[in-house]
Amino acid sequence: MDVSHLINALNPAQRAAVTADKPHTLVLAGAGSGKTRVLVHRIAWLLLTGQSHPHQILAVTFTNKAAKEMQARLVTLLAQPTQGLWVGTFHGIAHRLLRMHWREANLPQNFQILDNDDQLRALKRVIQSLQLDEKKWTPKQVQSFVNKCKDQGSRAQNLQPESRDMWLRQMQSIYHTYEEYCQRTGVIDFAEILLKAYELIRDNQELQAHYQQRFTDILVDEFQDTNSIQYQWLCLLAGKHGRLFVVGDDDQSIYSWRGAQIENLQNFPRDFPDNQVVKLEQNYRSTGNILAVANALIAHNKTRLGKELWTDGADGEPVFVYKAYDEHNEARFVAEKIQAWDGNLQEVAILYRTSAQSRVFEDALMTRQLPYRIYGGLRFYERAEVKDVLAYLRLIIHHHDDSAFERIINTPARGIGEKTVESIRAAARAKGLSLWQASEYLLNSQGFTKRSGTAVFAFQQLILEFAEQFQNLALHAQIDAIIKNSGLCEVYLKEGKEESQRRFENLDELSIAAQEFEASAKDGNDPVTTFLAHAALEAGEGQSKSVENCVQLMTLHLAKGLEFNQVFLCGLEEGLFPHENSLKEGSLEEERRLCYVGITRARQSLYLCHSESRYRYGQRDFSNMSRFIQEVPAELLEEIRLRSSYHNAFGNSTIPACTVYNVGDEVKHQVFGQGVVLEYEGQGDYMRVHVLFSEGKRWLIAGLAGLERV
DNA sequence: TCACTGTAATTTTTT
DNA sequence: ATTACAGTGA
Repeated sequence: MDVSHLINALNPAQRAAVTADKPHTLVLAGAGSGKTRVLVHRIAWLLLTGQSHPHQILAVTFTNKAAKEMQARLVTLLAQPTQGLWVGTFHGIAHRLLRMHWREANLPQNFQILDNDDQLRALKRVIQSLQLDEKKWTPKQVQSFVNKCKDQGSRAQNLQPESRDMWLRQMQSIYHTYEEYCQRTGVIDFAEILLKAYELIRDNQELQAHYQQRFTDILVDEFQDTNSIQYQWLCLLAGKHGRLFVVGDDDQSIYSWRGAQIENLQNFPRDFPDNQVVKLEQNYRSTGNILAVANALIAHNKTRLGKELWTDGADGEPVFVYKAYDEHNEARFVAEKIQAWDGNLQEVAILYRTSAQSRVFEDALMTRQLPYRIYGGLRFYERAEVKDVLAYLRLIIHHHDDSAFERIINTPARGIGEKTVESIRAAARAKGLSLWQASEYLLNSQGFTKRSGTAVFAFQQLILEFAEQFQNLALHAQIDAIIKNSGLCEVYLKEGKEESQRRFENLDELSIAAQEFEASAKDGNDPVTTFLAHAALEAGEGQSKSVENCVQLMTLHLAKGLEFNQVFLCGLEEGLFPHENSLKEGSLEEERRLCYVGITRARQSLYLCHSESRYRYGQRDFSNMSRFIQEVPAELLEEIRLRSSYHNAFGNSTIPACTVYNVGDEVKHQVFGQGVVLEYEGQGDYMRVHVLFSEGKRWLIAGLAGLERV
């Protein structure tokens, strides 16, 4: 078949990647170099040249968004639906395998997924059941331990602590008890999805042979983000004869803190001998000036495979650096630039290192009536009220789901206090029962006080009635019934707070989401289970209604994969970015990559902002310009200077700058009164002066804060 | 069960 | 400064 139309649209490097004929291909795809395009064209090429059938191809991504985009672009390119072709996230594909082969994976058919929050609660219970001190064995710490183990493929029984290593031995025992808890109550957490799917293929020879034979081509996006278990799972699925086509960028690896191993990419050529490496360095996104800055910065990293972006396009406007004197000034500068921006607001992004920085930008944009949207925060299916309703659904279909039981036994409050719940837990522990069974047992053996017995009985009746009533009810009708009859809705209506109103609306939205889910549901799987899995694996968007055409605010991590015409990279200060914690942990190179990611988001216009001071932890903090700005040759940057006099925080008086203050100088401040200079830093416009006033010491910025020499 | 109080921590986040 | 959370007392 003639595939020239497919190939001709590509540049030489892209073409080499798409038509690579070695069994294993590594595509080093720089930012904005057409990585998704290459993946999609590769699949199309495999199909159109007859090398593969759709059902022989597996394409894996990290996020649902990336998976959806790939799927959509594939359909467009092929001009037909892609039946039998598997495109999905690691978790999505692994979950699919586990649902198909639940028996072989030793899972109950209706197993449920624990999200991070559920997992944390479960671990907390486990720690308590082992009678451990929660201060010493904090659930958070245990959670990260367990997930790290699972990411590396270790079960509790595989750990081999030295006999003296009490810490590890204790962790092992918690991990082990948690494994039993999950097994007993039929739930799996996110890391477990991957681990179980890996073990399934590893230990079941029949399935292994089947899938190795089936998937002749495996394609992986964002390969630099794979962790150990994902890597092993890929190797296993590919087997001896499967072709691996992986795309990634070592310079954009920013998730090592959640287990990503950049080494997987760096070692690929060594691990898969018969391979081909293709570099995509031509950038179709940014101006020459922006790329020059990006290249100069990332060149400071030692451990990289090496790559330099270039463009056919124009140099564009210079990359600007703005020095603010505090975070409000930084925000004001950004907001004013955005006001003057001639274009769509959704093409403008404000990027920062920590979410706490967003507040000030919000204020500045709001006062100027510029619409904005902040990304991040709680997503729809993670909201407490939504999870409460889902927990009802879970408990109704599977009474032994202790996580769900704990969550709703007293939600809404029905007079079952901590003491009663603890007695149920104790009975469950003693008899090896689920909380549901333990409640029944205590009811039968008069184990409750009269009052709590009545309450627990009523709760069980409620769940049983739901179960009865739901036999032939559609999913959304079940959800409506839970909202109405569980008492959840009344509580919110009664409270009458603004918060409760929002929660109430979210429950309404849940019902609508369920209806939509049913309408688009495929195959004959149980809709309730499928919906619950959907809720866990695709937590949805943060905000229900997206405002049209608004400025985009997000952390640098969230910005990966996106692009904007105008980008403000803010808070470029030592200690904030690079973050002080990363300096301690020795992950400076990853911080630099994060900065590189931020820079390469910009198409036309890029501002690097930093502030001389900002409030951090309730204190005004002074810090130096980030080394990331200093690492870029000055000739690539253009500094935007403040006028030498301007309005200050205390009014509209114009203050002369460039006064020099010395230790011991008597000074006067328009608010704090008379004082003496204790020490100072810097010179000229931005001199920081530490002054002793009668009411205490204060750091001020000379010339800006209403300070005068007496 | 709720309200108050003291203490400690406070990067990044998908599935 | 802000917040979250455990502990205490009514």
